[in-house]
Amino acid sequence: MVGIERNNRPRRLSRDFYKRTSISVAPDLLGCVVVRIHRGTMMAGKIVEVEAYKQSDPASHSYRGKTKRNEVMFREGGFLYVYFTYGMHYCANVVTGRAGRGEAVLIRAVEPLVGIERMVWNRYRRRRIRSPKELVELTSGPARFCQAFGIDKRMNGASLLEGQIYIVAKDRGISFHTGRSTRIGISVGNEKRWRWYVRGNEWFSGKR
DNA sequence: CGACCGATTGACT
DNA sequence: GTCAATCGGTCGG
Repeated sequence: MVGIERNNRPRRLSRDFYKRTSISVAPDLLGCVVVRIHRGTMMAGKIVEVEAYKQSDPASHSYRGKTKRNEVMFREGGFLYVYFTYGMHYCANVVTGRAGRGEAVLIRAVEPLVGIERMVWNRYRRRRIRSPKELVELTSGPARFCQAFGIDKRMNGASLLEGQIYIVAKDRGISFHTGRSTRIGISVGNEKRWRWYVRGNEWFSGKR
């Protein structure tokens, strides 16, 4: 139903797709499907909320140049940049642009599609959710998405063109309305409207 | 070295 | 709405 099972060969997004600027790639990622193979189980989710970051942007980890932590962000597009924050959370970015640019797109929320039982276990260590709220909170938020999809620091630097995490193009013919706003949770660069989301989607809950 | 803080979340008033 | 949790990265001395 998602278009990933139907094709024998899933269409991973290409290097050329990722090598564009973060501000071009970010809105194009809406509606695309993140696929993760986690300990033999496939999970998939539709991307419904993203934010763009770039080196000239004071809110970006790449702002002060390349370091051990953000090295992946300076690679050519098509890698996963995972960082640890607030002493307990991971967040995942899609690296974009040409090598040395320091650009990336933060995945802020996905709509769960495949492997929901595994996501529930990863997030809550339970077999079942206890409320509709828990289903929405499963993957709505950058750290929630990472926890549900089993993404931690070991996934930092993973290639999206091969291996156990990748992104599949959206089905042609599917349409949806998108919105745009300022980014969430930053104290500088607040004026930039580099956040995009799928309007009306449950897993993008308005503010978040 | 010590101090501060964060691209967040969940619990609680 | 407020606020603590929790720790690696970063920066100043």
